[in-house]
Amino acid sequence: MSLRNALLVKLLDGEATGYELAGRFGTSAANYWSVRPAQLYAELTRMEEDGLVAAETVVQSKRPNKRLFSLTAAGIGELQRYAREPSGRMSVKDELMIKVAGIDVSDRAALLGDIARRRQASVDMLRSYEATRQDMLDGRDEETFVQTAPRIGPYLTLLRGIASERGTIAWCDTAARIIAERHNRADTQEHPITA
Amino acid sequence: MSLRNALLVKLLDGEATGYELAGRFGTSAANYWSVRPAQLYAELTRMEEDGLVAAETVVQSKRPNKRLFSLTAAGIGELQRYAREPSGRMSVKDELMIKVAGIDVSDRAALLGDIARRRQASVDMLRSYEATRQDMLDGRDEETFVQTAPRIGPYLTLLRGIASERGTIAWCDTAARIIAERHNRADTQEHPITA
DNA sequence: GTGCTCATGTAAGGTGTTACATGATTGG
DNA sequence: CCAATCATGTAACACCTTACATGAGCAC
Repeated sequence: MSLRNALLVKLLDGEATGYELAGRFGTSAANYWSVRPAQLYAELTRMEEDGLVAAETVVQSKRPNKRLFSLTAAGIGELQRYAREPSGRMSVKDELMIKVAGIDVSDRAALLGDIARRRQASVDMLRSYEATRQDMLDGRDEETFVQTAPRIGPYLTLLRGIASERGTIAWCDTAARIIAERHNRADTQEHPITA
Repeated sequence: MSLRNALLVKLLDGEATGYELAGRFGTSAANYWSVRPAQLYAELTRMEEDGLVAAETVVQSKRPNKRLFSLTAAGIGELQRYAREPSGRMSVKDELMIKVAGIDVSDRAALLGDIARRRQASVDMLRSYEATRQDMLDGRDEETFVQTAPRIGPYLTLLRGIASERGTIAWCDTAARIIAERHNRADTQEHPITA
């Protein structure tokens, strides 16, 4: 039931519609959890039934009506209970790595393109994370922020995201370099595995 | 159908039983894919039906019989076809980050314990990855290895794993430091959010 | 004699994805 | 005029996890 708790945490940032929550996952939680809207609306309905969130329907004239969700005391209680359980391991699923692991039997050029796209996605994400960080710090240095801000949780996960995107960019560069190094040599000397 | 392809890639390392494949995922692919044995046996059976792998039953007297799986030409073809498709984004799911994002309403000490455990797990994994790297290099420097080894795919994904564990360890240290910094200050000045 | 490794699987349930369905407003 | 944004949901399917089931050998 991690999705539940991920939603509860996102609601600490303030009440939101399902649509807005989906957006919050896309921008600031993408480095540790992901959801599709379809799953999210279903889960929010169940959470309301269980009393973890309160939903208020806001009637709108120019747009479809929306449901604004907010945390209940029971919701915060559930989050606290969850936080006391030991965490499972991080789970990563990355198609690109499957393909790279098999590069010696596959199309090198296609994979280099894939790696370049991944790199660009990380550059964009990093830029966005760093802008968010500046917004949070709001001119203060980190020490001051850490000691005075109302919350540090989102800052800590943001640091994780920043480090992770930097790591991805560095890996993409290294991988592209190594693939090129081997390819140059391979013009004169062939490698056995070609299927 | 990424699991399929992850299994095909693992079979590039040589024929194996389902049990051995589960082990290969645990040790060297944990940083980009994960499987449970139950899922794996089911998928291997389907892959055999689809002709992507060949299964040979090995009768054993002292242990239950085993099924040794190996790649077929169709299996390698599928891997090559898959590698030409553009990759989806990496998906990460990390319970610890959900809890850390909510640290300002939760039990700080419990989370620090969780972070310490995560750090230790990464230290252990890093040690194991670095041993694997030395085995692969086998005394050669990286440049020589890259230009002469029969395969570089597993080396590239291993580098990713090493970078990722180092990143995790560094983040755990930073997070613990920041939490402590805030806590020391919090003895004299309280923060509003305690739910 | 306790627990780990090898070795395979089934059944049930939970989680996550894709496709479908609707439709006005806003910005370029 | 086309695309994106706001806003919600259902149905069907695919995928993954957990619990259960079995059982011998080997190391401490």
